[in-house]
Amino acid sequence: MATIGDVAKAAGVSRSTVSYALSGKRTISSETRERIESAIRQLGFTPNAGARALATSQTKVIGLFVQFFRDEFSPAMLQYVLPISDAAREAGYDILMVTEDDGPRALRRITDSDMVDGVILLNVAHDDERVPPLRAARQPGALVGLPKDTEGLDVFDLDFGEAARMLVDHLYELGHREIILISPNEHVITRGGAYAWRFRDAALERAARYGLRIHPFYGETQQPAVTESLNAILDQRPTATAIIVHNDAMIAGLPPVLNARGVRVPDDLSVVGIYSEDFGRLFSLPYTAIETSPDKLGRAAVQALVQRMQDPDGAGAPVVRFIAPELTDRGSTR
Amino acid sequence: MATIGDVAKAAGVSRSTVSYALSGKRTISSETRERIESAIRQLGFTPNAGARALATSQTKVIGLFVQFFRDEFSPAMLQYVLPISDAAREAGYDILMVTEDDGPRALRRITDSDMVDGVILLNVAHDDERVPPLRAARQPGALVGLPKDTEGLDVFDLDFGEAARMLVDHLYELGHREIILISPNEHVITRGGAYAWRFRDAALERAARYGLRIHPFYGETQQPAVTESLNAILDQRPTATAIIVHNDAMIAGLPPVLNARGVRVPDDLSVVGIYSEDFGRLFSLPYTAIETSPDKLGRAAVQALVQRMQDPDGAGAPVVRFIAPELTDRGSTR
DNA sequence: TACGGTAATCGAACCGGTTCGACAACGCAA
DNA sequence: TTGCGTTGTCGAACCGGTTCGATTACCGTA
Repeated sequence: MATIGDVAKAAGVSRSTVSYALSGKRTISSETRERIESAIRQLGFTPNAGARALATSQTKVIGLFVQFFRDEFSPAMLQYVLPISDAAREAGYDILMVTEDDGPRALRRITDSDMVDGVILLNVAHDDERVPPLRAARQPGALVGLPKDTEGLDVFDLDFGEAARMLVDHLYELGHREIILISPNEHVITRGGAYAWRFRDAALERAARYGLRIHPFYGETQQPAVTESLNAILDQRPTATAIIVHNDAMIAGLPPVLNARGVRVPDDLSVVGIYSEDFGRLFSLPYTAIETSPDKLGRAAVQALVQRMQDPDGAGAPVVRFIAPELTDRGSTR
Repeated sequence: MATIGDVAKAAGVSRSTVSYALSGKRTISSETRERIESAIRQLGFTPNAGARALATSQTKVIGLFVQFFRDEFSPAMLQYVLPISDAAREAGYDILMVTEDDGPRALRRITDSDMVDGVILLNVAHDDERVPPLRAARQPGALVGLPKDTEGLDVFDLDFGEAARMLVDHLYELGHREIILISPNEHVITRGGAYAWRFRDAALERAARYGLRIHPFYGETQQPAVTESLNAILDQRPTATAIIVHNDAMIAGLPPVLNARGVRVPDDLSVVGIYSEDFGRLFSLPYTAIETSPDKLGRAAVQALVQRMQDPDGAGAPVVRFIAPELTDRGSTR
């Protein structure tokens, strides 16, 4: 492969001149620039990333740390990864995707060896073990998901509390007075997925305030447990007139269950959920729902991170930003 | 951050000695080694990846090029990505994931700048534009999916022809004489997803050989078109006793359609498909199917690539390997 | 005509590792 | 006592970029 030295020789100039022609950081005469450019084209020169990283202390790579749990629903993750990858590329960064089980170790390995300029953590838990080592790293970090201690990091998440209140309000206003609430799998909560109890607590609190009866359940994540669980819940609360589902697997499994039971939506039961548009399309879900906007969250994280990588000091204090939930009415309530 | 020079100073040795202690490429006395190791621990030294890459011409990173099409079913892709990421890590490599729309450009950018030691292409089309630039790259490449010209590259794919024959045989032996065949979306075929027509042609050929009637259709990829299309197909061929579905979206949409029509499986209709176990679990699909084994394919690609990266000459001629399809009987035929 | 300012370029140092050749110290055999 | 092979370590060069300070040529102005 051609090096900058080869280009310099071919163009009859010094290496530094080629570098300046490339970066534009000093003025270069147009004749020289043309000679250099033609040499570059002829030799097919592309700067070596490692050498550039060494010289500039910049890799132009973002580390994306993804965590997959057996008790969560995996296809949803892709909806965060793709927009992040796209947004990063638009800003001139590539994505080093790390899926290692031992998150903290992987994080240290990558940041200590300076493989990346910044880090995005996906699916952050309340007590996420990756957060302390990220805070200790030289590189800035952005999180998708809310940990208990956000100091020093930009954090982005859906406002799950507000989402829950919107759904309860929606049902209450329609006259419902007895509601089923299905949360994520119990493991998710004990493990610390904060979104689970933020949503749940807010829903319960709001329901209590209105004096309406609400029956909380935990859902399953895999078939056939999902179907069994849904049937058990519906059997146990036959008088409920509405159901709020905050669980991807459970809501994806709901249509056939209701169908088999002869329950019509919304005539017999009002159904609301919280999931992304793409997810709903994937499973043909016809329910009114809060849009979780994984693309917005991912892009916001990239944007904040890029700013901080490019101007570590000028970027201001870290932010915790909750994006506002939006209700998409698909006519599954009345 | 501590450099190798800082470690050398702290241990009272030269930089090269530290390097040799780290790599073990020359003998180092045990006292010196201990001094060095303690210095490393105290200073928290981790070698700089860029500098190491520059010196060794090795990045220990694999470029993973993923292509998403609107007319394909996205969640399936994750099933390839995760095992590849895991296998790479086990072999000491990290994953640079590239999802850029302009695949050929991205490929050149990454390989020319020496950001990776090798490349894996996912979802390779018959006439994939990424293949020529990959062949021209310095780095070795492995493909998942069969292009028309495989020269110089390791290629891994499911034996779709054999898969189709197995399914036709299976149905024929059970006595079926009129079969519906649903292929991927027509766009997939015209765009060049070779697996689509490899499966289709083999199925038609086999059916012809047995003299059984087979009705080929193209499927849809998004609701509500999927449901409409399924209904139209079933309306059009009411006398068919079996159906072969080679289309993720169509088979995921099949259960509710059959249910709504009151068609019982396998009593009224025998159903077979071709999809991965994980995919089937995700959508609770109860059908006898050929397992597509994305994990096996991904891991095989990584393995071959690693070998070729570590011993470019000794790895022998490139291979095209078809993995043997396996039928999982879930009792949806009779 | 001397002088200061600007434009264009060069050379050298540096980033942080790895690796090659040299060399000192030592034990052992001739 | 000389010579040789081993072991352990060092210094220097190198990988391929970027960047700083210096230098030259040229311009307009005093």
